[in-house]
Amino acid sequence: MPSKVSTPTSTEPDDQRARILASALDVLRTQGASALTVRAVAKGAGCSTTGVYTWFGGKQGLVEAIFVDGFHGFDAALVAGFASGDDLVAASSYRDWALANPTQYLVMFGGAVPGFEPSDEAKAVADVAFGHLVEWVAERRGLAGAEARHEAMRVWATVHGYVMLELAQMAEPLEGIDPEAQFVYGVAGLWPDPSPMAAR
Amino acid sequence: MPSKVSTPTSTEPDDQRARILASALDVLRTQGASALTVRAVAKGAGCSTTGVYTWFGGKQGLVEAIFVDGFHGFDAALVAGFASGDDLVAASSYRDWALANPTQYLVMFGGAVPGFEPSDEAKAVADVAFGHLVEWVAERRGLAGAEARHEAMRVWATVHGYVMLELAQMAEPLEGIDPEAQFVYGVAGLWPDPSPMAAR
DNA sequence: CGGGTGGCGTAACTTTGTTATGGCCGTAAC
DNA sequence: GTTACGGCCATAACAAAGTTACGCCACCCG
Repeated sequence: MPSKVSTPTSTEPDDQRARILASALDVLRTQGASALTVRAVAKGAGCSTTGVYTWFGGKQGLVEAIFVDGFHGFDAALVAGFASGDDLVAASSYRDWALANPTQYLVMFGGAVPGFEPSDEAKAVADVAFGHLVEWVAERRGLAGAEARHEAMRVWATVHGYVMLELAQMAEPLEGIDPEAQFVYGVAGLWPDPSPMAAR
Repeated sequence: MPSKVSTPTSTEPDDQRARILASALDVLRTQGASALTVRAVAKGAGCSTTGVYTWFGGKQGLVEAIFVDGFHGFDAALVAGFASGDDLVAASSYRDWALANPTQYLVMFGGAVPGFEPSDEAKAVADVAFGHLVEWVAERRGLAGAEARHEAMRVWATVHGYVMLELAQMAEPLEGIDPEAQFVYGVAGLWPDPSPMAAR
């Protein structure tokens, strides 16, 4: 009904789907999870609510797309951080991504959308990111097998814990100590050795 | 706007209020955050929806009461764990409480109710629990001041990270390694010394 | 005994997820 | 070239859920 009456012929078949997803991410970023309504997303994408059902099957499917999209970007940020060869830079890449996409991070990890449960397919995307972390920890510390996974889980849980507390605004009781300093302290404790690069 | 969490005059002022809160916790426990509706809570408490508005000012106030109630129970569990004098027991008290009250834990820490933001008063209740953790870490490790808070934050972030990942069902990619074993491994890493009780 | 106040049930309004209906347009079949 | 089909989408309605207006009723005060 608006101006876009022209070119219903889609030279780009994913045009509408991509617009809806972009609109959803925009709503999430600018107005928070509570404003993520099908109507608001559709309005931002220039279509009616039906479009969300055509391309995503409903709000659940839309949230799942947000989840998957988030893990792709998140994983890319992690891999880029790993490439730096510096433990603190890698951990900070994690934190920086989460702080730059806080609501999306909460959708991915915190259950910010009450009814949402990721499908096995979506969880597989998340596992890719964790797999990269395991690989990195294994190479970095010369570990393998169960020990590498244990250690990767420890790194993940610690970094995730700091980030979640910061996003929940629970990192503030420590007056005078900003969250970044807290984070750096905690990450440093993950690798007690001053220079843990002897591996490999 | 009148947002007055009222305490009307009555012979049993907390009767109705307590029933509503108990109903809300029951709904949360048995049906999850997505089923936490004013109507369902009111029905469980044997009153109409208006009761929730009379005693809590709306759903936000009800969630805030859940938040505060949760931190009271959570803090009590922590203090009991600290009293054991064993690091792992203390950490397990944390995890056990969270696993026994998963949805409430997510309301408290994960933003399971989209629009909810705890008031400063509610955050103060949360700070009490963190204060107890700081005291415990300070005494246990012989630390003080900023270092004690840094260390307490590290403990909290690590334990919280493991618990959140387990609640989000993200602790499963490590096939054959159950979440409890992962948790024990991570907590052991918090205290590198075999017996860190020389403090005091 | 009468008036007032406070708690609360009824019912409505509003928002939001979802779906039924129908129309438009491109493609394929003949 | 015409026709049927099917995918995409807007309109509009339905259902669930947060919120509020209204008014009743019980209890207290004078």
